[in-house]
Amino acid sequence: MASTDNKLENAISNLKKESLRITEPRKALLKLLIDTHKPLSAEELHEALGSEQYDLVTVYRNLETFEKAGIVSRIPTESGKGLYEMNDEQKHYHHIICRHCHKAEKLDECHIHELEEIATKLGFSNITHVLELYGVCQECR
Amino acid sequence: MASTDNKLENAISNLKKESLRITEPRKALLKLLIDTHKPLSAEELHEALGSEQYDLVTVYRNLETFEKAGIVSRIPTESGKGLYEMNDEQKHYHHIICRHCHKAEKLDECHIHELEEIATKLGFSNITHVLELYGVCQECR
DNA sequence: GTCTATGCAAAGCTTTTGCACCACT
DNA sequence: AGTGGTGCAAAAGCTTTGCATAGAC
Repeated sequence: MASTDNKLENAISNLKKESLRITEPRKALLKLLIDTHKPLSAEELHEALGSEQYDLVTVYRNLETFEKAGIVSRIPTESGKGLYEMNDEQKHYHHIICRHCHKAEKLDECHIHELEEIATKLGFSNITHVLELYGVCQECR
Repeated sequence: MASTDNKLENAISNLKKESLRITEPRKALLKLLIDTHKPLSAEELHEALGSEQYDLVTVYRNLETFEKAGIVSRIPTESGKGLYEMNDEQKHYHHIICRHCHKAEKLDECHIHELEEIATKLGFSNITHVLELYGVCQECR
């Protein structure tokens, strides 16, 4: 299992590959994303960084940048608010996410492939899917 | 297969069951939802009703009312915007939705049950799920 | 007549954009 | 030095709320 530092180095080298600059806010945000083991909103990330440290806009812009670079993914929620988390290499999975605290567990199985095939036969291309379960975790009940 | 009128009567009797009033905007919105065979945003529904006819706020409020009454469901999309469509009785399904025109096809298979069981074992309750596929339909390509 | 639904205006919340300045490379 | 990132301010987009009036029952 890769340490926090390894993951950070890895993410940083991804940025370099795309000629993106390594700045203080980016390092701080990546480190936070790596250390936090649940999806967080831009606002939550901003707060966790110490709200006055960096601008919320910078957090949004960097999350977008990271997403395009394949470093993080954005999870759209029931409410429309986005949650962000580090991408776990190639692995494809989904979550069960607590509506209250955003605690999340990963769910390995994904049987969406068959559905994607059906969608392809229906004439759709560029297919992606959103699959997330929502519930209330034990602590929040 | 139930006719438009039957479906409308059915929806109206659902409203009555909940002591909700049968108003012009509600009838028009229900009729539109029944006749339109793809999920639409509040804004799109408002426009389709003739933007000046009823207020957009009324559309929002009634969609929320209908959702609580189990008459329509709200589909959260990748972008966070919500789409609405009539509930198809007890049947559970998902969609493949065109990112551009919102054309949608229903997908019958749903293997989420296993995932919900896993989530339950993880201590989550009140579990719901969001599963939608997104793509670009033939016409929009 | 009562109480709910509507319209209008305004605010709320998340996210995006413009622009001047700063700093990574 | 040059390009790309940041902060601040402002706007944009979708949705919700407050309040007085109109309308369903």
